[in-house]
Amino acid sequence: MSGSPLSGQIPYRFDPTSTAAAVESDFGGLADGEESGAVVTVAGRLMLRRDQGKVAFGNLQDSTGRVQLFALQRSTPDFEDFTGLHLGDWIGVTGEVLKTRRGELSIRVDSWVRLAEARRGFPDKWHGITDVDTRFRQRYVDLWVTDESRAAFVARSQILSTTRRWLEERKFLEVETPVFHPISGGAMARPFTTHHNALDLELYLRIAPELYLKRLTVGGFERVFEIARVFRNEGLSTRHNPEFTMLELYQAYADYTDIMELVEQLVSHLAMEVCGTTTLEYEDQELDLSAPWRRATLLELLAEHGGLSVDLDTPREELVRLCEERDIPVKDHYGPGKLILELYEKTTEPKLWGPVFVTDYPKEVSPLSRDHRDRPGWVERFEGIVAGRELCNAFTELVDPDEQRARFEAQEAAKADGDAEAMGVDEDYLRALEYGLPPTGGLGIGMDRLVMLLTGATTIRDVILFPTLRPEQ
RNA sequence: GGGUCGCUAGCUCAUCGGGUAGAGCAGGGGACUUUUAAUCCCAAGGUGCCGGGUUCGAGCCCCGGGCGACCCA
Repeated sequence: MSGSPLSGQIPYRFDPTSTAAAVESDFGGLADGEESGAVVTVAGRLMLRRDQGKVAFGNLQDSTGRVQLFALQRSTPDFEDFTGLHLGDWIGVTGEVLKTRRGELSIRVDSWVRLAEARRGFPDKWHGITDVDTRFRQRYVDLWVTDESRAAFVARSQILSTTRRWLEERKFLEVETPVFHPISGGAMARPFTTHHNALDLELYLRIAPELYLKRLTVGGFERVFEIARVFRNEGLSTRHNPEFTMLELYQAYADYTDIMELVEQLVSHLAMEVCGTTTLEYEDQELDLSAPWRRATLLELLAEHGGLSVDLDTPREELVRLCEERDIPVKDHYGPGKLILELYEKTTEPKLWGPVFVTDYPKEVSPLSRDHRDRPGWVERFEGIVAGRELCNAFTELVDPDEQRARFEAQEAAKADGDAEAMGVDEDYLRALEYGLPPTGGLGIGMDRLVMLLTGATTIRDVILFPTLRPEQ
């Protein structure tokens, strides 16, 4: 590292021996003014500098944190070039670790090299970026300037890897299924469409991996999961991004009560790993994620929070009247199940904080769930509501091919009635069921919302590195 | 889709009863041997989101559009 670092070539490689965090943990105990005798090499961005004539201080930031640099004219090579560095420049520094008289742990700059030039100025060193739109568009700047932003993405990575490990320990196999679907299915959502030229084929981007994963259960993979990027052609909001990440898993021989246990254990485990506790604060409200979570049926909750005692045998005119009183738009093809779900979503769901498993949904609105073992007209399905948001959706899977065909046909009819979110008939999936799907429990968790929960983020854009935005200009 | 607010220097923000824009930081020059958003001095930096209108004169008032934030449906 000789010559003039500013005019010299940028090196092709560099070998740091330590990091800001390691320096702090290894040498934090030095006394004020004490020199450690130990030499380290670190690399990162120069984020602050305080020139002081014949000495200069700088703050170097790397992926682990910040450490102060201490340069002296008499011992730092190319001292004038060092004080000419721009804020944001990447540099590599080698020197002895010491603590200044004022007690700041520092690396004395005994040699240094510039690793990259920041031609564009960094945002105000005190205020950072305040325009959230700029934060999303220039995430590469945001990650340096906004500590919470970097922390959220580190947490996201930790949540995904911990989830994988936890599932693998329970003998789940991670698989990858197609993103291109010839038939859109597995959820109720409007898909994106695309076209394959060689096959001259219209394809849909998946809205859920569900139907492929259950084919694998038919194929003998008894426990499978996929962390799937899915695509839904819907609006943007603080809780919605057109592409997002869903964990889906299927467990043979299990029913939805097994899945409830799995969810409460997985989520409380993740909270312990990421937050160190299962008692969180979210939006100034307390949230206790420790298992077990409350379980209550949709109808019980509708009575409790909505003050409505209705059921599938309530006369349709009565349900329609209750909807209209609450400004819920009613369509002609809505049956009692759909009307009850609408009433629940309008009157009850907003009042739930959770965690709570809302169990047993109307068959009419659940085309892939198995009939409830005791309650005709209902299915064995639940949603997990946590911090007032729908976190997951799960059911005892429908295994009967004839019943599945009837449900698909009802969906097809709804689609013909103008329901753009309805599914189509998937003949190959029916064929798979005809080969035999064992009793199976399935689950989908919105991983972005889970990350929001565990990082305290209030908008999904804070947990997606490059959220969908309108193009600039 | 509706409402409210915002858009001024690279970044963060000012200004005014309509009279042609100002500061901090960054960037440039200089001073300073232990700073912590270091400090001090000097110089430079602007198509005030875009397009119309009113006016002798518009960043400011009016109309239309764009982009964003928040709230509501």
